[in-house]
Amino acid sequence: MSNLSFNEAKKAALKKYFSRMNERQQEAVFTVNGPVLVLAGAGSGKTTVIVNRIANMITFGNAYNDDSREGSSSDIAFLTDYTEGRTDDLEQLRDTIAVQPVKPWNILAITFTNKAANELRERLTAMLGEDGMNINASTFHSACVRILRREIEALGYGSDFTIYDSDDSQRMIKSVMAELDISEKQLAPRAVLSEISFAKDKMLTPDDLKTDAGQDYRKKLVARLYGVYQERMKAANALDFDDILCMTVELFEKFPDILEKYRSRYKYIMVDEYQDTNHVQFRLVSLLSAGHGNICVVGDDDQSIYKFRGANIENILGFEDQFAGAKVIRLEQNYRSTQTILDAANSVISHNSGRKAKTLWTAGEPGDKVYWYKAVDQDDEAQFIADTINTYYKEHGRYSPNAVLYRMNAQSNAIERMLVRNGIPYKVYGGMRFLDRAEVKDIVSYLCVIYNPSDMVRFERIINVPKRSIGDSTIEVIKQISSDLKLSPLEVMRDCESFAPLSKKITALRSAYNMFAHFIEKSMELPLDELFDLVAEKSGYLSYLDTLDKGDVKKENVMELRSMIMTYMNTAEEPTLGGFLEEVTLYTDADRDVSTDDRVTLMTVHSAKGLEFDNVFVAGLDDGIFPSSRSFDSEDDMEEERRLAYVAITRAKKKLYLTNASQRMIFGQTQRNVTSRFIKEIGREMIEKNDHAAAMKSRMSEGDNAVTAVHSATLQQQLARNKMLAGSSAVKEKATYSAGERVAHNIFGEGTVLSVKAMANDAMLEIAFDKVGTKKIMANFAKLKKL
DNA sequence: CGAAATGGCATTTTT
DNA sequence: TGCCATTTCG
Repeated sequence: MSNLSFNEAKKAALKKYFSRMNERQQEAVFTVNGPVLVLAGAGSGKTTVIVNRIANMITFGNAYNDDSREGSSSDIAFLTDYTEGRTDDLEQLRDTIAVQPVKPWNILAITFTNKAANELRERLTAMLGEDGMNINASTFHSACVRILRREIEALGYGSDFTIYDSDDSQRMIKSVMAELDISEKQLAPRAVLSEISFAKDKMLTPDDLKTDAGQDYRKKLVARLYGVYQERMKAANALDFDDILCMTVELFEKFPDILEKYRSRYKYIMVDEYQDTNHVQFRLVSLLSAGHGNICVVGDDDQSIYKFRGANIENILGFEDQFAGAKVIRLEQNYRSTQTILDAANSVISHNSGRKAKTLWTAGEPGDKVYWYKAVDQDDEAQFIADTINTYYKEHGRYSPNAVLYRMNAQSNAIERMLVRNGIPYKVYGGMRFLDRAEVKDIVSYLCVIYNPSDMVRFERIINVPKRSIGDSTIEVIKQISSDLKLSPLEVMRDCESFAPLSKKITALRSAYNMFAHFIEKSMELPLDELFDLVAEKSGYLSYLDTLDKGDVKKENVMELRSMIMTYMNTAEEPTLGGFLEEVTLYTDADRDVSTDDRVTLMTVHSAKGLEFDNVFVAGLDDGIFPSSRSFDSEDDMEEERRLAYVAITRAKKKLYLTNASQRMIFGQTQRNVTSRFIKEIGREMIEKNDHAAAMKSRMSEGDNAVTAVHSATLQQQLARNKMLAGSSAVKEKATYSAGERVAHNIFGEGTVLSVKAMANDAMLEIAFDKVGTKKIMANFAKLKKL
């Protein structure tokens, strides 16, 4: 009797402790043991659930569901006091109810991106302090690298292996193709890489691929390339991104004792964004959790949008079959958007068949209707977006709550230009990443060769940058000797006198070798930043940059890399060259973008996943653009496009604008598209439509009178603006600008003109503003003043 | 060997 | 249309 009330009091106290969560979320938090699938709809507080679930495991263990513990009547009294808010003694609460609390280091929480991992780590530390820091929250790749650094020697690789990114892998496959005399026209390197990647995901060896190929010439060729590629990778002691995952799986499958070690270490596994996992990742997670079965995956099948890079939606759809006895918890309450936006999202996604049905709802307001603007062309579309943002800015004084999302990066151009014309500050996300810049990769490559002289791809990249009279033919010879005699390229250079084909290049090779030998020697004693300076200077790279266009910008990037080294030295427990290089190859700079200034955000729908904005414009909703025409002949691909639309819609908190254009210029060609089926899949009652294309048409045929009031207002604006623009360029003498000139912009402030590019009736200026960085601006439309 | 010119080609992106 | 990669020329 008293035990029954103890259990009830215990549950009530726990619910009180986690009272900021709703019922469903609490259920996910309290389900500690066994397989759990949390289907977390967009904006349903997914990360909060993960963090609180871990907090619950560490603090209370399985207290909520495990009734083995007994309590005295004073315990019950305490719990009642706690539940009713008369005490908040957490210490005592824990002592009274905890059942086998989990040790932080027994938890492995896996995410996809470093950004997500960092965020998780931060929130865990904020909530749990010291314990939070002891939880292994990392990405699939970094978790696997950590394991491989300890264990990979079992597979015959050195533990100080190098990691090749996609660019490096591409160079490697190209070099292999050249070696085997296979023309890149016959077989695209990209295609070969993608097939190798596919094979690795399925854990197929080159031999497996060869067997599968049968008499298919092309497939046999790919299998052969795969084999040589893998050999060269091993010789360079390098792993590509796929290797990191599948070699970990291979290790676990071949060496049960190693697997056992990690199984008993990671007794509780959590995986975020489970809908994005591929086959190897599934296998990894299955292996690790097979013993104890404590696996909790969180995801949303409706937001699976990465099939093209290997994500297998079947992993989440089939979770209950693969993990017997799995508990499924649906989080459908949304804390982000208005009900109308959610209705629109539900309405679109309901047209998909392969899904775990979910219906998002909110306790909040119904909100405004979804606004649909049907534009004449991409400029009209962009104009509408700019106008609407300007109106918003006049009312609220801020740009940053606005985001423009599109299907392809190519769409951003028209929008950018219009925003510039209207003096609206913006930031485009997803361009060239910092670590992908040539000058940064070059310096990193120097460091890679110093760290691992067998690193052929990086060696090839920089041995003649700056020019050292070591050209392609010489490099070919070095590669040949290096692979025949199993020597590193540096060793070949050292012994160049003994190789006849190199006899003409002895001076050049010797001096390059001495340079690297010096670097390698110094790398043993110098701290990283000094090594960096030595390499940048003595390699001649910095002075080489001086000779280049935009050399100062590139130098800045190199210095930025240097500051990354400094940061690394200050944060790493034990800074090493290898450690830094790993960070550089494995960690992106997604969280470097902490621009807090007030700008409109422009990005693809893919990159918007996980983000939210008050006002969202989804541009280019034409059949053929979004959904992409490439998805027309496959129902599966179309469903993925629809999920993408669902992601786009659910980014909006307050207002959702959908736009399409009846005529659109893309890739230099004008195409006519019908309205996206996704707009049609939203019930008409949720939409406020503004058919500007039709209005323009009827104006042309019937004159201004026929246009309704709403339309005419927009039209008047448009006409007025057109007049103004026409007037300004006709009347005002066209100012000409030249590089180096100082100018002032009424929004961006003062700056220096970097370049001038003539364009139809106008000029595109690239201006380095003192405060806001470099921008591209149309000379006639920007309100520029010469200084 | 290095600089200019041509031609092909172009969802989506993380590690 | 605009970028890049490779070719082609000096």
